[in-house]
Amino acid sequence: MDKQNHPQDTETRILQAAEKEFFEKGYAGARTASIAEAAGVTHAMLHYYFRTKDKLFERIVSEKIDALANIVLSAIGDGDLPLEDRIRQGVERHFDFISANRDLPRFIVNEVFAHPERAEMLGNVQNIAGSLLNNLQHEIDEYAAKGLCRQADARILLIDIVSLNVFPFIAAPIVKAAVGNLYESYDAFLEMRKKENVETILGKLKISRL
Amino acid sequence: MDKQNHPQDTETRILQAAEKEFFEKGYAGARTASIAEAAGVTHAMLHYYFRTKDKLFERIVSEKIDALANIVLSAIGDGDLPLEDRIRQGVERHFDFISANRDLPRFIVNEVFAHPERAEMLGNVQNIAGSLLNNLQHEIDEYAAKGLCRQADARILLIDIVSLNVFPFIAAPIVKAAVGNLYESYDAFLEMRKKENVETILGKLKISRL
DNA sequence: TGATTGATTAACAAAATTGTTAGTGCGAAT
DNA sequence: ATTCGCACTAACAATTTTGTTAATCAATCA
Repeated sequence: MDKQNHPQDTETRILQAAEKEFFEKGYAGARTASIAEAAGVTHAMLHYYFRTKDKLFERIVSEKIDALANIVLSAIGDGDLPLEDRIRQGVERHFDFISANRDLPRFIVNEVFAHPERAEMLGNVQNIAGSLLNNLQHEIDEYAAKGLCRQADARILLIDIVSLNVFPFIAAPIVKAAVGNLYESYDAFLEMRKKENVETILGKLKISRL
Repeated sequence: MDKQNHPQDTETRILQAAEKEFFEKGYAGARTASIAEAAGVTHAMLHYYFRTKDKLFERIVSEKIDALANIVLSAIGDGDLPLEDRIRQGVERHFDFISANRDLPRFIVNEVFAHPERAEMLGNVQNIAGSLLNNLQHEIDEYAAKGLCRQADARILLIDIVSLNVFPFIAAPIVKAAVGNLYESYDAFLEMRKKENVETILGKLKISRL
C-alpha cells in the first residue's frame, strides 16, 4: 500500500538487524552497510535514525544489560521453596535464559574486554546478584547448621553455575563438533546438559550419605 | 651497531605484536598499522613478510592450534597413576595451560564463530582428545565395576572440566569485578578456583560414603 | 491548496585501512 | 670492486567503511 512512513517499523528493523550483526560479528566486525541491507533499508537511514555506528551500538548494549538484570532477578525464584528446589529452579532459569539469548554471553564478554569500563555498567546487575547471594548464603548456613547440607560459599556456587551453564553456548560450534552425533540434535544435548548441571550443583551441596 | 639486517628479529617481533593484537581485538578489530607500530617497524614490513593481514592471521592461528594439541596430549598424564591422581593432574594441567594463555579461549571461540569451517581445524585436536577419552572411560568403567567410584560418562566429565576451568579466564574482567576485594589478588582467586574445580570434578565421581 | 514536516534515497565526501611500488643501503658472494 | 639480493623506507594507490547532503516524496494540517 503506502510506500513509506513506517518510521517505527524501519527503526525497529534496523535495531533487530543491528543486534544480530553486532552479536554475530562484534562491534569491529559489524558493517553498517550489512545492517542496513539486512534491515532492508538504505544505509543512510541507519545514520538518520542513530547518527553513528557507535550510538547504535550503545543502544543495543544498554538494552541487553537491562535484559541481564532481569534474569538475575528472576533467579531469586519463588518465595519459600526448600533450598534444593530453589537452586534447581535458579539453575534452570539461568540456563533457559541463556538458551533464549545464545549470543549474549559471548557478546558481553567481548565487549567488556574491549571496554573494561563497561564492567561498571554491570554494577547494577551485580548489586542485585549481591543480595541474591546474601539470601542464598543465609539459607545454606541454616541448612548446614541442621546438618541438612554441606557448608558452602554461595559465591563459589554461583561461579560454578554460570561456568557450567554458559560454556555450551559460548563455545557452541566447538562443543557441537565435539559431541558430534552422540545426540540426535544439539538441543537434545543441551537438554541433557541442563539436567546434568543441576545435579552437579546439588551434588556439591549434598551431604554424603550411606 | 648495524642499522638493519635483523630479519629474524623483525619477523618474530611482528609475530609477537600480531599475536597480542589479534588476541586482544580479534581479527576484525586488529589493525595492521597498530601491529607494525607495536613491533616497532613500518607497516610495509608487515606486508613484506606476510603479504596480507589474512596470511599473518592464519600463521598465528595455526601456531596456536598446535599449542592446543599439546596441552591435550599432556593432559593424558603420567602413565599409571591411580584414577584420582590422573584426573587431578589433568584438571590442573589444563587449568595451568589456560592460565599461561589467558586470551586463547576467547580467541578460539570468537574465531571459530567467525569462521565455523575452522572447527574442522580443531579436528586434529579432537582426535587426540578422543583417544584420551577412551582411556579415561575404560578406567572409570573398571573403577566403577569394583565399586571404587561412581559410573560416569567421560565426555560429560570433560565438558565439566573445560567449562569450569575456562570461565574465570574467558570472563575475567566480569568475574574480577564480581569477586572484587574478596581475594588479595585475582591470581589468588584463580589458585582457589583451580583447587575447587579439582574437587568438584572428583566429587562427581566419588561414591557417597558414610 | 499549498506549506510544512518527517522519512527516504542516491550520490557524494571523508576517513580509515589495507596493500603496492619504486627506490635506497648494506652486506655477501664471485 | 661490482654485482646481487635482501631488508627496509617513504610515499602512494586502492579499497572499504563510515558519515553527510541536497533533493524527493508522501502525508498532514492550516
